[in-house]
Amino acid sequence: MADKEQEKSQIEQLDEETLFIVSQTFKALGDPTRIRILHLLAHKEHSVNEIAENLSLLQSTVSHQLRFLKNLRLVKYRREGTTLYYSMDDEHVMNVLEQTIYHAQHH
Amino acid sequence: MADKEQEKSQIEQLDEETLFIVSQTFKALGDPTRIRILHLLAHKEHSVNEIAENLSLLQSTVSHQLRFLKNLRLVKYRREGTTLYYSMDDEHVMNVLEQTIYHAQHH
DNA sequence: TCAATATATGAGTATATGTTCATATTTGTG
DNA sequence: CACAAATATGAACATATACTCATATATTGA
Repeated sequence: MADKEQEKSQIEQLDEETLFIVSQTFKALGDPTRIRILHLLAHKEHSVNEIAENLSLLQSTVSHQLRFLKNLRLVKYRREGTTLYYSMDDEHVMNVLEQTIYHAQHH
Repeated sequence: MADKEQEKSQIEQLDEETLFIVSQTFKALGDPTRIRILHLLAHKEHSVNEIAENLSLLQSTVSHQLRFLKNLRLVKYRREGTTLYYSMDDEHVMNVLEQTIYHAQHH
């Protein structure tokens, strides 16, 4: 049937937008530095300097990666004086990440 | 306490191997071509040529990407004459992918 | 307003990645 | 064994990515 054909093609064929969103999301999780940052933020918020010190990264590196993650709305921040506290902003993605970390650690 | 410190650091700090596995896995899912291939294989096995035709890709491109996915054990194949039928080989990763596609499509 | 602190940004560089083209390899068949 | 069909492979190229350095911006307090 025509309906069945159409339904099937909607399931199998991915539209450009979906493809873009999904690939961008996984690209964000595909870099060790960003994984470490997100994993750190999984527990609680941290300032940029805290993240840099905790992970032994340059402040600039952290800031660049946070901008990347912020553009994808995976993190957000709140200001306190000159300090910006970053925290996670996408529960689904964080679940996927933590789930995959767990999976990798348990062989 | 020392135990608590150690426990905490084990949770927060990711060892090199875990970091490598997780980032490799997400890198695999971070490319539109590989997403399309895996999504096609989510339903049923396909030969290399079938994949190429179905997705309008060069045979060489598909073959290169399948090698990539095979190295990470995300796909496997069975032979039938000169034809190789590829199928998925990692349920966890396929779940993560399909789940994220669904999430992206439902805005 | 000046100095100090925290963070952001842009340019430059080195490396990684994905695709294409040409060709090699493998398997089955007459 | 020669040929065809299916797939794999390597080199070359263009682009994307991540990091570093230097510097800019923003906020606070004296």
